[in-house]
Amino acid sequence: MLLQRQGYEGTSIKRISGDAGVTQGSVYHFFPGGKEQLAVEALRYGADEFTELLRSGLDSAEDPAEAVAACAVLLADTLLTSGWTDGCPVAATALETIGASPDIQRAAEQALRQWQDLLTTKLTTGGIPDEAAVDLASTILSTLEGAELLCRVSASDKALHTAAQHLAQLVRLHTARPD
Amino acid sequence: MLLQRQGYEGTSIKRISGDAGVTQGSVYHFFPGGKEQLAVEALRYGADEFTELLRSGLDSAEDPAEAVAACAVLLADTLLTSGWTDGCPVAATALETIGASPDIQRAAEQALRQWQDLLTTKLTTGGIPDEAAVDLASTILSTLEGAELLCRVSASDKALHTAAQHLAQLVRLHTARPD
DNA sequence: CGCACTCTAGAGTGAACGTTCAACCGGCTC
DNA sequence: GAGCCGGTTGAACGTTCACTCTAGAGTGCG
Repeated sequence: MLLQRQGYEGTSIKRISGDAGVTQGSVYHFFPGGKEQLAVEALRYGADEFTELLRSGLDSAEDPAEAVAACAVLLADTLLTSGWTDGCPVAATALETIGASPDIQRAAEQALRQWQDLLTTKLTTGGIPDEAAVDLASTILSTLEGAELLCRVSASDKALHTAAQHLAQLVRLHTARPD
Repeated sequence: MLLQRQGYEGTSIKRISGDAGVTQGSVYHFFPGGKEQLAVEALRYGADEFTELLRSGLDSAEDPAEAVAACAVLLADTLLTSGWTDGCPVAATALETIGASPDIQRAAEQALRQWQDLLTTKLTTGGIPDEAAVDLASTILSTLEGAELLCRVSASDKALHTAAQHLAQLVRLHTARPD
């Protein structure tokens, strides 16, 4: 998926079609809404893919703290092995289309909520009260997204591994004594 | 600064020059390196500006935990009052030029390190051991960047306020009993 | 075979892109 | 006044953009 690597504006239809092995005409046949519709559907697809990555991370441990840390490590590995290209499929496209394309922004918002909900349920089943779990899931997602940015910019997986430890500490803090 | 709002690819030289009240020719007189050089210098300028924002947040409290939370709240306020446009001046441009422009990536990396160093010194003067402070600063920066993304996409300052509380908890955890 | 339909092909559209350039301006020194 | 020079101007260049359009290949049905 080119959009997560180069963003929306930096990715041309010609390049997408060439990469997919089809002509531009075919692209417009399947996406009559043009580039914007293509981006929305690509975002949705990428969101589901990233959901699976998160799910496999969360399922790797019973303890929520360990599970969250596993997610961060899994993301770090995915980034590293892909040469710092395959990360969050939403961030780049979302950041540059905010305020310009409501459809894309809405798709990005749904993707983020989807991931937050996934984290929230893991936390609640781990014994964290509902409200605290929702907030915690928000911060976990924030940290993962931000740490990915740091990793990609510096071409190092350090930020994500550090984040993994700190997130585990934070979650453990809320499982021990919820406030 | 348009680059932080629309990213690198989405911002044209014509728009930049028009916004600055000069012609395109003048832009190329001052930035003979073209758009790439302009982006690099804009990133540097924006980085210093964001450093000042962080500094004012950090200076607002003696306690590192409170200071970090203040940064998040300050960022939230800045975003809100600017209509979700004026946030991190690096994220959008960095994300889409990774792997495409080494100069821009290097400038982005320096900006992030600049901010991390600022956070680190605040933490160490607050009594946190050097190594732990560096790691903690990394995660704090990650969380701030990610929470900003969430806020901008959802047009709500919730994620940053939530992050403020959690970051304060995390910092307090390390001031109380460093491991 | 003809017909209807889905999908592909790729040239063509006007607009916008980053960039270049010859001409020009106002203020400076001789 | 003559010559120069940092800075400005706006048109022009070639390229690429998102998108459209017409022609036709492939398939299933009668």
